[in-house]
Amino acid sequence: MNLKELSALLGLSQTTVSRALNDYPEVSEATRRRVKEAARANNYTPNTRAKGLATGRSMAIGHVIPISTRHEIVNPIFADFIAGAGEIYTAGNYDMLLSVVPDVDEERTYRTLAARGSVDGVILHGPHADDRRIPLLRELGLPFVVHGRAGHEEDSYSWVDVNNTRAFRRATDFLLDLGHRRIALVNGLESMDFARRRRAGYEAALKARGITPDPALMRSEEMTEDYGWRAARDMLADENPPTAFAVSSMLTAIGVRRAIGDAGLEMGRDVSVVIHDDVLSYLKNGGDIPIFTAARSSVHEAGRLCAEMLLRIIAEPAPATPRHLLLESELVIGSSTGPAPTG
Amino acid sequence: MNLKELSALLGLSQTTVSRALNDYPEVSEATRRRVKEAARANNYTPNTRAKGLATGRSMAIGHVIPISTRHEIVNPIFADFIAGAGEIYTAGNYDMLLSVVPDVDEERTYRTLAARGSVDGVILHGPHADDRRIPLLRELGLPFVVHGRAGHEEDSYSWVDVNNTRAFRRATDFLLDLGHRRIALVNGLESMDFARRRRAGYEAALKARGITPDPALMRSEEMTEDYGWRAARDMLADENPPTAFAVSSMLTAIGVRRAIGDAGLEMGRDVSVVIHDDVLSYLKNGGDIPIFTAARSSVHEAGRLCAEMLLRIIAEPAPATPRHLLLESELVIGSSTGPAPTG
DNA sequence: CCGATTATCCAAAGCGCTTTGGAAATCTCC
DNA sequence: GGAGATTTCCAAAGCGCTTTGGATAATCGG
Repeated sequence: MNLKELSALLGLSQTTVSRALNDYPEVSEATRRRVKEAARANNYTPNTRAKGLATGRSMAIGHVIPISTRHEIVNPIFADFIAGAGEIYTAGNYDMLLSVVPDVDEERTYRTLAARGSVDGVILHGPHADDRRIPLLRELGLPFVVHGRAGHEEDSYSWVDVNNTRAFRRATDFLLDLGHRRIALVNGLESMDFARRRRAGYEAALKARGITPDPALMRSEEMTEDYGWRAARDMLADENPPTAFAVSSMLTAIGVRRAIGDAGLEMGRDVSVVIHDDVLSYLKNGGDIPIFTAARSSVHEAGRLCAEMLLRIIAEPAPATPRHLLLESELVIGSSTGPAPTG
Repeated sequence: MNLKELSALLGLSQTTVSRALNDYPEVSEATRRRVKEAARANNYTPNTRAKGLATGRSMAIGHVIPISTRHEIVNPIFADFIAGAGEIYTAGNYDMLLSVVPDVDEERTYRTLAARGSVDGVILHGPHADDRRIPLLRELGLPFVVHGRAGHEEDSYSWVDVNNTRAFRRATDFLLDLGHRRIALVNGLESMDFARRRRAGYEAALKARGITPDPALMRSEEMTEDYGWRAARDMLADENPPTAFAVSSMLTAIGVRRAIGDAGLEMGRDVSVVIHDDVLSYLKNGGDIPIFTAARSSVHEAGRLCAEMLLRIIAEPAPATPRHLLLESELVIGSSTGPAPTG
């Protein structure tokens, strides 16, 4: 069923039917009701492509998911982020277009997306410290929101980010307050902006207590379980092992916990662990009592907020000033932390 | 830059330019080269919507991701599956359209997808034992491939599935060979087809050795870490605890391991664990030596295969006979299994 | 060198929708 | 009752592409 058929059926012109359906005022209430009723009855929905062609809008938002060619890893937070964003798109009658591309092809993907006009805007994932995609998107004139920030010129584009620096500052402070002095940082890839900020928070906390950060206690890698295990195993085997770990993701922390167990130690008693918890739906941080003491910030919620911000930007008539949203994480105390062992 | 502008620039008609770009034979090689060169130089890419409108195809594949309203969970295998499928779509010049919807709205979503003509086909995720979406899609005339199977009429639609029954039959046999007699099943939701098959394999193995499956040793839930922990904790606290667990996912098994540790036991010595491993990119089963003994089958690969099958079906002129692909998982021996403790 | 192929290109219609610029019908008010 | 305002509807153009049905130019056999 298309517009032509529907209007023939109703004995009205396509114009009137279209206007009735799109709530234009030039049509009487009686006609509008009759048209809408017929549309529902005949299961009529306007063809997306035709509508898009006529309006010049695609009613779709693009997400480009880069596959790291070196690591072949899909970021596990991705599913929950998408779920959050997807809710907003569905509510706003937008589609979500996903492109899974090797990270080296990303630039080309954005160019094609813009040239084809297949999306009205994009969400930028996983910004690097100085991300080339940001100037590219600006050049392409494609509205976008960054999930996270790049190091420079934060004011010149729109973003939604967690206060990573403060989160790790607080987490580290918490460990310091418990008497820990040798605190390890099991960080994400420090080519990523969020990881740099977390390290900055970690180092600031140490320095504020007169402790010089020890490079032997810092790791930076893609945040897998295996990485957490290796990092913790190696550091614990050291002659001067850490008594606490600040870990960038729950998954990595599960590996850290495994290494602690393998070393015959007990988490929360012999070794403390604080983590950043993205509140992934399939990886809840325990039930009533959290397993891990954590700086908690929902990535699902971040997805919603990014999507909302982007749709708002697209709806604006003129390209207005960039929007920013800095989310604060919440520190929850679990059973993975305790006073530093004495002696 | 659009077709009109490009052809004006070249002094050719739109027809010729279009034909040159789409490799029609009615245009000379010299002209074709000239046109393609100009297209590249001017960064011309045909508008998706216009092309779709003219050809009647959308060059997009839909994935409907249901959010369980009861559990609010996104299946963690999803990211890797999508990544696999996405590779194929990108290579075949298809887009991927994602709809994240509450499971109760799924039917409506498929109807709209079909009415709007926004996709040329869909992948059906997580089929239930008797899935209503399959007849719906057939009714809508939308080409589709099921990732998994529904209980009935397997021959009447196309699917890609793992041999779940055999996988759990073998895994359970492996435990039985090690002398285990009280083997627990920590299964996924048994409203899902895959979970039913896994249970069938598990029970068949037990029965073949004259063991009656004990309902007290069987659990069925959404496969989270927390669930694994609760299930194992409860069963281990029983007066007649299991000596081994067959677990439906790695994430759940991580919870099982946690419970084993909490109970003061050691995995692989006191309690054995076999799992189904989907080879998620961010959740590798250890390095050289697998942590868990596992029936392994890559969901990333399954994504690729589903996508390939669907594109092939779409490319077919007439709706041909359904295609099927039954993948066998590989049993890998890790350090989570050992002989049943005696006495 | 001429009619018949063949190679090369083009004008225009059409995909399903929105939207501009009226026209016809109804209403308003003196 | 009729000029003007208002309501209600419509024909047709246009969005950017593909494709049908020619037209024109180049090539060929005899």
